[in-house]
Amino acid sequence: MHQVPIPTSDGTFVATFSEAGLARLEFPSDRKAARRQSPRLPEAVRPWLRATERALDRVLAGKTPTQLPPLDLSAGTNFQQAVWVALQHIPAGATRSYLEVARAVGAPKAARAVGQACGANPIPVLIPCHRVLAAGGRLGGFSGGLEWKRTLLRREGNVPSG
DNA sequence: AGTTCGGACCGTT
DNA sequence: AACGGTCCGAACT
Repeated sequence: MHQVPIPTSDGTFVATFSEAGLARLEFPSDRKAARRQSPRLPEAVRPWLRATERALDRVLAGKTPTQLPPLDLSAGTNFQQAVWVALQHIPAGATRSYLEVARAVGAPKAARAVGQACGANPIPVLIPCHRVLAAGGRLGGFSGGLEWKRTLLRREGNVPSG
C-alpha cells in the first residue's frame, strides 16, 4: 500500500494505492499534511496516480473525469461494493435519493443500509457519494463534513435545499 | 410553510 | 443487541 499526497486547490488529499489500484482517498486534514511518501513509487502505480490527480481536479471543478484509475473496492462487503458501483453511475449534475440507490442495487427496503454504505465509501469525490441526497431533495448527511457535500454539489450545478 | 415523533426497514459491528 | 449519511405518515406549530 502506497500513500501519496495529492495537492489541489482545495487542499492536499491523500491517495492510497494497492496492487489492484486506488484503494482509498482521504479529504485534506489540517494536521500531518506531510505523510510518509514512498521513496520510489512502483512503475505500475505512476499512471494510476496521474489519472487520480486529473480525475480529482475534474470532479473538484464540477466536471466529469475523462478517465478514472482502477479502483480497488475489495475492502467492502458485497452489499457495499454494489452500492459503490451504483454510485459511479450517477452523472455529475444529477442526484439520487438513498431509496433510489437502494432500488438500483436490488434492495428496495435498504435505504438506511445504503446510507451506511455511503459513509463507508473509501474513495469519496471520485465515487460520488455526495450526489446521494435524502428524500425530497434534502441534503442528508456526509461523513467528510456537510460543507464538502454542499460545495461539491454546488459546483456541479445543483442547489441543495436541506 | 415548517417541525417533531414513532415505527418500520436493512446491513454492519 | 445496538447503531446509522433513511423513509413515511401523522400530528403538531
